Amino acid sequence: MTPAADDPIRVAVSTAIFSLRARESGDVLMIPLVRRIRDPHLGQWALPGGWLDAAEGLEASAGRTLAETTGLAPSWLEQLYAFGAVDRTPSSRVVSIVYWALLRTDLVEQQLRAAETPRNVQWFDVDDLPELAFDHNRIVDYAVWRLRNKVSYSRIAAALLPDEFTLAELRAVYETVLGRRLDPSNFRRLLEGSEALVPTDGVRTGSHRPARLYRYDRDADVATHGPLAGG
Amino acid sequence: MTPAADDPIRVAVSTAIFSLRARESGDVLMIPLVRRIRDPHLGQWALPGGWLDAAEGLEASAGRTLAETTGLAPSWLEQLYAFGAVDRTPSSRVVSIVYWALLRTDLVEQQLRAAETPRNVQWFDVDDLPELAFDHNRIVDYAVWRLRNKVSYSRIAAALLPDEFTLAELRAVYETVLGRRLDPSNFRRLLEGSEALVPTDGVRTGSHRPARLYRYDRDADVATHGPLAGG
DNA sequence: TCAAAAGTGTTCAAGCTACACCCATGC
DNA sequence: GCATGGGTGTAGCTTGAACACTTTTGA
Repeated sequence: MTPAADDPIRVAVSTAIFSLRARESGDVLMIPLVRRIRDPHLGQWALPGGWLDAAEGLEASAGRTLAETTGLAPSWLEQLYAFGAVDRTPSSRVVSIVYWALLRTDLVEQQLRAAETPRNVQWFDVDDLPELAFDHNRIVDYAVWRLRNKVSYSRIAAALLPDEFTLAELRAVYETVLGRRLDPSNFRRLLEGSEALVPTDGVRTGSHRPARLYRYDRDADVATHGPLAGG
Repeated sequence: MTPAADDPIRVAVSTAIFSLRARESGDVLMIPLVRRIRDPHLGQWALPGGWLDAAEGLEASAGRTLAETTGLAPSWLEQLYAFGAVDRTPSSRVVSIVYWALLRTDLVEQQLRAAETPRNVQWFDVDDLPELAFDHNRIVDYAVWRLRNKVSYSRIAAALLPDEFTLAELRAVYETVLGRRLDPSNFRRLLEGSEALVPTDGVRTGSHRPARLYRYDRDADVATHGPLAGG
């Protein structure tokens, strides 16, 4: 963190990665944070991230640093914002390119087991965060806002589920992310009119009437980014 | 542009600044570009910008580099995206934090005169751009997309006009930016229901019936950025 | 057969679009 | 007065919220 005189600005890449995790109160929108093991803000929780490598792209860097610090691999990754206020880090100028990401619920536990999660990673309810290092509270707030926003006008929510899902499962994701109940019938009609949502042959059999499984047509674009594709 | 070995990543800040300028065919959405005076891409047109200074914020840097290269001061400024692909610049790693901006139509000529515009600045129709340096064509495309997008859901368009304007003037801005005609009556009703738009005492007297002047309440937020205020 | 979730139909209100029409001013 | 842009009224369509209702399964 001590800058060389001829290297005054450093570029970091961090990622706010969301997933849904089961709690007593039902599914909760959560985010993994990493405990800082050096100054500044030693011991505080911070977004996973690291320094940008000169030979890697921004998105690749987000994926790498996320994997190195948490062992997680996102099912959706998108740039959030570049934070570069002069005073956001003490005694060193850091510009942080921040990404936000989604991780399929069915892969969370699996990846956590596989990577035997570092002891200094912990998941937090996004609505109940501690005081984070640097300006990371503000960053997470913004990421949550963007997620909630995008869920309401795109089909990004499906990135939190496996390829095939029932409408009730998808609706549960919407409800958890948006924090409000949705009418099942209206939800169904809204999505069924979306072309890209295609019914499969399978059904999810459970405690009651089986529910049809759906998947999204991969070709139709998930959530347009305008004329942008990669970073 | 030749990097020192111990300074592998450099941070640049560029700005795509839009204004409306009168042409034979009516007002046109235009953008100023700067002719490069050094390699790489010597002689090609590029977005105004420069290197981030270690002691200035990102937004401040956008304003400064814009002023230094073009003599213009934006009436609206907002971050667009961070571009950082490894191959976007030859033999040097540059991460560009790109801003997009609006300049009030009544200030364009005024600022151009005051600053006696550098000879290597030229305005281009955004729908008729030459081949630009680096990945700047892609960047401008994205900026135009964001502008058009934001115009349709926010009141950002007013940033292209003076504080007071008639509804017809504002509608003309919308029509130029969006590239399609809007119904005057519906446009009026849509905006009059917006609370933040307040009629003034003045009228614009011209060739026919005088039109009421309006202004936007500065307190009501122009175009919400979520929980974000500055960079 | 009953509870519960899947899935369908219907109504109502709000918002948007299209367009007919009146108003005020300069010439 | 009359052409022109300023400004109002209104009917029809679309969208979406609310909610009653039918269907299909497990127990």
